[in-house]
Amino acid sequence: MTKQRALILNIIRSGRFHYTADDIFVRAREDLPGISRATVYNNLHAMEDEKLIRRITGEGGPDRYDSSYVPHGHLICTVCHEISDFAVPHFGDTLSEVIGEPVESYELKVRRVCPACRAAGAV
Amino acid sequence: MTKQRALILNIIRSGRFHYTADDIFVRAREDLPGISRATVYNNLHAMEDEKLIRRITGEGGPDRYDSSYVPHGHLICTVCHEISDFAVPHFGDTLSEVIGEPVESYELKVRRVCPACRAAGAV
DNA sequence: AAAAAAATTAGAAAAATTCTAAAAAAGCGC
DNA sequence: GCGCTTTTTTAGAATTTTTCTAATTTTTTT
Repeated sequence: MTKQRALILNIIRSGRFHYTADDIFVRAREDLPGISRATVYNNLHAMEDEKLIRRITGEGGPDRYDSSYVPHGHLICTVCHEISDFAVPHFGDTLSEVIGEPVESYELKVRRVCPACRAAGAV
Repeated sequence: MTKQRALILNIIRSGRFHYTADDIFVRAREDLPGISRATVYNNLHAMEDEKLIRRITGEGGPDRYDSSYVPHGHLICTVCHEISDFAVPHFGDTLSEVIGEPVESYELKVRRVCPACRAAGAV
């Protein structure tokens, strides 16, 4: 594990948010000023392949990364666009049954207005 | 409804596939050689807002468009990347119950190896 | 038919990601 | 630790996808 990869993984795991590759690049440069964008992308892809992290394909925006590969759903606020997690236990098994084939992975994105935005009267 | 929009909608509805904006642009030029890329994007966005079509945010690749706004899941082959549909009746209601909030829409993408690729011995 | 509004066009621009070739770092057998 | 091989990183160009802009065309309204 190179120091670049360790740093990238640490950034993803330390925050409560789902960062974009650029967020991670900017943040990583604080610790390793010479780090290159390509390194960030290389490592994100490699760690995604190793199932260390999970990519969340955005809503028009750039992809974001999740510190957990454990399958779960993402709640996306249609007002402020914040992404949060929610658990869907055994959903993978249910899916395999429904489609009748082994499932490699799944992504479940649910759009709704988050409690904060609703409280703020956005809807 | 302009002739450009009618053509774009027709392309999306006529095929069995989920096309990218560029696929649609190339195909539309066969009938309307002067059509512009911007027109394709404008109309796709407008029709998405009107809930005439649905955008499928890709797997690294460009967005694709679905002729139906009715909620359903997408099966994505991890080998050939083809996208097909599958029904998940009442899933929206189930989701609302699980998260305890009204759901605007959802997107469920399931990755697995499609029957054709599996038969071809890709796995 | 004239005026106003909306949609389209061409191409520039922006945003996100990938590619490339050279340099640096890491791992390995001794 | 030393040389050799492999892997990773770097910098920046290139590519891909999407958005923006200003001028023109088309459509709608009056």
